[in-house]
Amino acid sequence: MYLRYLEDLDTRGQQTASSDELAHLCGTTPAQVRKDLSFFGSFGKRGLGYPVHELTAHLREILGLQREWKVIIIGAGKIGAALANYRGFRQRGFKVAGVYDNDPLKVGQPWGEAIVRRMEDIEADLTREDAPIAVLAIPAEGAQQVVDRLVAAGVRAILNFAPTQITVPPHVNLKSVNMAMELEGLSFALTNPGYLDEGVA
Amino acid sequence: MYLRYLEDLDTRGQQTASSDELAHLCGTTPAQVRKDLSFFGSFGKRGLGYPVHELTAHLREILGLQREWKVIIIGAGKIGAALANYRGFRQRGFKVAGVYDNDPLKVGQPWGEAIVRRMEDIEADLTREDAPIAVLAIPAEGAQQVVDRLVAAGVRAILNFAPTQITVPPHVNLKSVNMAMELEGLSFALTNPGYLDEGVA
DNA sequence: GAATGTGAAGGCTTTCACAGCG
DNA sequence: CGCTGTGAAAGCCTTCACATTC
Repeated sequence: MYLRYLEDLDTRGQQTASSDELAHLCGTTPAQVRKDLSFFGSFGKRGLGYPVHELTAHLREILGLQREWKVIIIGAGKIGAALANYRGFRQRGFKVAGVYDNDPLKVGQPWGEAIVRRMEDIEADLTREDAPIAVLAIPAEGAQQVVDRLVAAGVRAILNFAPTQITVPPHVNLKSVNMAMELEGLSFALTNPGYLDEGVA
Repeated sequence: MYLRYLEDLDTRGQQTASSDELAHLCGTTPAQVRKDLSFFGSFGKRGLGYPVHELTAHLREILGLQREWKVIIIGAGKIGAALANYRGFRQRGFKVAGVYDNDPLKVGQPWGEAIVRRMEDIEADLTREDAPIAVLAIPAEGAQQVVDRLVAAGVRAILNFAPTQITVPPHVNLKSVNMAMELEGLSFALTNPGYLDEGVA
């Protein structure tokens, strides 16, 4: 999050930014900003603030964004397309190395710069050119099964959009995004005003 | 999350579920399950577990899912389409009441059961038929401006997919999902093994 | 004077452990 | 006997406040 706003400031040519300024941009508190950044080092100058350009570079390195990450997308549907369309995706070094689908109608079709491939090809493709990150954009049914295959094939990180609980071994990183659950959270907040903090977020 | 798995169990005809079982399904701990549920009441029976069907109904009520929620989607792109396509979306009582876009090429085109409308129509449409939930699926530029208009028009909850920080007044509920940031989190985890817990999630 | 870096305090969440009930 | 509900303990994260540095 800090990186996003620091990049903006850097583009605009701003030299330094205080924890106060960053906090306002990110919707946090100055103390939080300082604690967060201090976890990785002492980047600021007392009396001045943080050097924007330098800190940007530091954060990019910490996040591992200097290199290019190859990403395979499982499920040639709308979610995968949304990700691939998103400028920031490629801009930040994520490159779609392949798209896979079970639907024979979709297999072979062009999809951005790639061509949709058969689900069965995953294993073979991954031995040839390994893609450590996979985006799972398929229905809940069978998602775990696909994940098991991905893990066996050497995938080390998975971004899951399937609305179901996924289990992976300890060496694999998993993040899940569940859009329906987000909406249900809003339904709850609207139904029970006062239970939750409202406001800036 | 509990609701999702309880519904599954209910469909399969299971009568009761222990906190142990729910914890395994959801990837939590039994104590967590009990604390969470106890916040809303005493739904379980000691020695037996929780009555699946009854608890399902309770949770639906707590979440405010008995009624139908009208949702407007801002931005007739891939993300909105992915949401509208998703079965669970409608199944859980969320109904797309309108889709809006700035692009003249998209305005007037059919979009699911709706027709894409002009962004300028939002205010007029909302006075006629108010939609308390809005999904923001547009680029970061101008997102805050659109949000301000939505809020002024009476929208009370916003699900934001624009990759930028949004501010709303205290009476409006906001949730943000940032796909690029999720991937960057995976990049971090792959780059710095050991900083984060890995494994089941 | 201005703003960071950081121990200490405070607050929140999770886990423990067990009494109590079916 | 099995499993919930829940105070108490432990752990984690945020906020405070101030010495420190530029």
